[in-house]
Amino acid sequence: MTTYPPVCFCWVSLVKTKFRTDANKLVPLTFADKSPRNAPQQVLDAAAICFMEKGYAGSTLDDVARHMGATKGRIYHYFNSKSELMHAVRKRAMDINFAAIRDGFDSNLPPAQKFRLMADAHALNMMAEQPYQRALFDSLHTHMTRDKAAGHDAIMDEFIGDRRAFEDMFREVLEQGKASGAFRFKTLSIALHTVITILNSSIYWYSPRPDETDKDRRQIASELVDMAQRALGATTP
Amino acid sequence: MTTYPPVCFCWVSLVKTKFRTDANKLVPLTFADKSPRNAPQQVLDAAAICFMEKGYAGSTLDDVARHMGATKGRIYHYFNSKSELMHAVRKRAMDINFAAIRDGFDSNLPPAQKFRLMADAHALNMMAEQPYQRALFDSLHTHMTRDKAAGHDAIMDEFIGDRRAFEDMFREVLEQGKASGAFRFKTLSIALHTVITILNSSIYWYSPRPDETDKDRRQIASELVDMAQRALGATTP
Amino acid sequence: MTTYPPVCFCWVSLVKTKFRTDANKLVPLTFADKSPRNAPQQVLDAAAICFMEKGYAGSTLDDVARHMGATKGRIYHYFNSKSELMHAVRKRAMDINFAAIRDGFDSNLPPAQKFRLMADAHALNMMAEQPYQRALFDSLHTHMTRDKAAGHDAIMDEFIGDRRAFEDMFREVLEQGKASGAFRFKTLSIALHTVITILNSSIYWYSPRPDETDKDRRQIASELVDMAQRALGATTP
Amino acid sequence: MTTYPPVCFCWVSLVKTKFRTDANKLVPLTFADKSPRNAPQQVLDAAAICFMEKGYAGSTLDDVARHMGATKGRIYHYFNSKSELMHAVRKRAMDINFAAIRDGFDSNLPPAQKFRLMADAHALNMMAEQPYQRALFDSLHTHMTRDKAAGHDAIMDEFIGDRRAFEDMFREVLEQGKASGAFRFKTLSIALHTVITILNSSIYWYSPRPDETDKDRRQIASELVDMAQRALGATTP
DNA sequence: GATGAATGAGTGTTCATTCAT
DNA sequence: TATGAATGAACACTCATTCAT
Repeated sequence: MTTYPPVCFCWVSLVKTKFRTDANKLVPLTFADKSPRNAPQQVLDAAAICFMEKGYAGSTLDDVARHMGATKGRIYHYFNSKSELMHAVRKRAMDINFAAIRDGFDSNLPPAQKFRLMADAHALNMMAEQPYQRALFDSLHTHMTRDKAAGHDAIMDEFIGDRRAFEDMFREVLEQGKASGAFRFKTLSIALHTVITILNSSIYWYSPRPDETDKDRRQIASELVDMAQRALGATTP
Repeated sequence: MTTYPPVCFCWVSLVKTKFRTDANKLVPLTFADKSPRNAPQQVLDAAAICFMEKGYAGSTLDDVARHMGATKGRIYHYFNSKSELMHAVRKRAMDINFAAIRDGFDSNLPPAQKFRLMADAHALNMMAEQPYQRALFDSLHTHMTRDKAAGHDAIMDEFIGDRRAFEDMFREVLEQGKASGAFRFKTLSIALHTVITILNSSIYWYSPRPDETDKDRRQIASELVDMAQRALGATTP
Repeated sequence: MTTYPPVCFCWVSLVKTKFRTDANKLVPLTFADKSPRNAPQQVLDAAAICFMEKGYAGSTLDDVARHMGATKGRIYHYFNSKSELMHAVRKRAMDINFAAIRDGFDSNLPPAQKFRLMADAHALNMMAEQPYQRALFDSLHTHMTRDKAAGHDAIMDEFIGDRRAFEDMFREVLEQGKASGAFRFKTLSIALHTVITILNSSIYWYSPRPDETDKDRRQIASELVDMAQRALGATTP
Repeated sequence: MTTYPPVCFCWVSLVKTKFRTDANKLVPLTFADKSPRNAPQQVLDAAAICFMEKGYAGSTLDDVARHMGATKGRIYHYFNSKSELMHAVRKRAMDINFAAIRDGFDSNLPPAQKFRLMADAHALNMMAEQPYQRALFDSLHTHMTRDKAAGHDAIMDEFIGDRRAFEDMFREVLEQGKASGAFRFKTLSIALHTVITILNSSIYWYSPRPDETDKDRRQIASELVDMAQRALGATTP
């Protein structure tokens, strides 16, 4: 029998992670590479965590700065505004997402196996980069209306285009799988979103633990992929 | 062949609903029952829509008031604070959720059929009450730290307990189904969250259309429930 | 013999007026009409004085608020931003300026007398509305580059157009005067600006005194107009 | 007939000079003498231009640095603070002003001719050193209250004394001219300020042109001096 | 001599909340 | 009941200044 310690029983329960901001006493993030060259990365990491925890609107730049053990000035030295910081977080999340499924997508395997590779990589990625993914997801579903900076819409459009491109990689595999008889779902768009939703789901309940191993994560990912495949009506599980 | 117009191709794309706030010119919500008795309900509806669109922290009480074609005074007449308003929205969403699956849960059907009834009702409910459900979901995953009102934690705890109770209704059915051989999933908690996630998923991509019928929604729900059942490894689809 | 007490001997000396902001202890402006209807006017008056004293960039909205014995909120209740407040001050100054010379300009007198009427009214106006005129003048010669609000340039263009229209009223009289032989200046544009400069000059050295009478101001104005007329080479002084 | 291209028709219009800061793309000042010995002078020149364009409070040290094609470090290498930089600009402007009228004042000519010499030199000086003069003028009429550096008031007092001394040189000539019958003005202080205002006026509307010659400037100056003399009621023009 | 990084005090702006009417 | 005015705390953002290199 397998146990899954890292699963917290929540669709609901507030996620309590080691990242949690406790307004006053806080252990700043620590980085192996503290060189200035790495500074913008540190800012992004801190921002991603804050945005995950409180959302974009609910996060203060002071919160982010406190996460770094620094002051707002450091943030503004690298990013011109809060929204630009958000864009950078979003961009990095997207880049990571593409990179994760690239290899699987480029493989010459039949649709079912190709899907498994991509889905597994994506599911693992969601856990490995939870803060960035939460921030990304949040920003996708929220209008940030106060953001009137010139070019904001253009940036969002480009970003939505990227998103679409990402989905299309899965869409293509699903179509091929249906054509080859490997999958038996009904409506493509619904199946697509359902599958991605399953693979994404851990960002809302996964919580890393001190004693956790890579194997634990792999097992969770594997189980999610199993369910996704079954949901698609995969003929050979 | 069936077509599903209301599905928008997004995990990603910003949801464009008829509710969208357009900062300046805005068609206030209209209610059949404009009696004072109904007033608090109007406030809740407007709040739910705003919270859905911009999140709790991103919404202004002026936004909410504007949605009603009124000013903040009306809100404060019925709710003592912004967070109390959020609590009320949350509570209503929870009440609706319980009511929706009640009948299915109380039926004496075998687990698979019982699940189908509950799941279908829940999936339809997500579409019917999208603003409330989005607001609920959002508040579940976001710390609202600035909310220092006394008793806030107690309220949240009670609310989290409710949430757990809701999940437990599905959990029970899943356990019974596994015991009876109707379902063949691996880890209960993961299967539970995955299934709920599937049923919830439409809140992020569903967008009602002018010419949409109830039948359209029922078909979407049905397809989602199909996938959920398959994901559970249902033996008799 | 006439004495001119209100004249302070400065091109240079910092103007010390009863308006001076003394950061901490300050007598707020008092208004005969304290009705809310008059509130925006009070804000404008306070702003004009602050802008006169410290310039636009050097004035804090807290300064302005302190002048009113209020807080920034009051300002933002009536004006959306600091720059919009400045625009309002500017507009009011311009309106006053036009109103002041209107009657003289519309009269059917010969150029020299018409000029005298207009110039006298303008010179008196400069003293009566010193804060507004200083704020106006300052804003004319300073780029407020940080002001990126949409439409800023359009507003400034309109305003510059108004300014031009104001000058043109004097320009017309000067041209007519030259044609009729009443004036004997050389270059129109230089004469025009010189004359307006003379009439404006008091905004930088005039300082009202407690015991001052209208007659005092009229004498100053009269003397300035005399010099302006002579500068124009008026044939009949 | 003479034309005066460099005159722009403004009491009002925003001055558009070759100096204008265009936030991003900017041609830094160029100096014939780029030796370190000349460095402080470059800083002063850049500062004068910025202060002219945006005022002291509205100018950033980054603006000044950008004008030099350098960073703030260079400024701080030569000046201890922003206000010290302003003082230096002011001082240089004053020194130039004294130097300009010195010869005329020391001459042994009768009052009218002596005035003409001084006035002409001053008027030319205003055009030649427009940025310094604008910065000076601005600082004379603006309280820079945030400037709490110790000794600030002492410095300003000394500076105001200098200003007074400068005015007194003209005052003396005017008095002598009135006594001798060469001038026929009414009140000394008003005449004095009016005349200086006339001579200064070009700093707000003069704008150098590429094809401009020294002769052009001399004509403008001459015309201004003519008007000043007539304003004084000079008996022999 | 000069730079880039970082800071902290301040400044414009927002917004939940109160209150007189 | 509902509104408009007003407040104050908090927040995004700026900028003079310092400092290690």
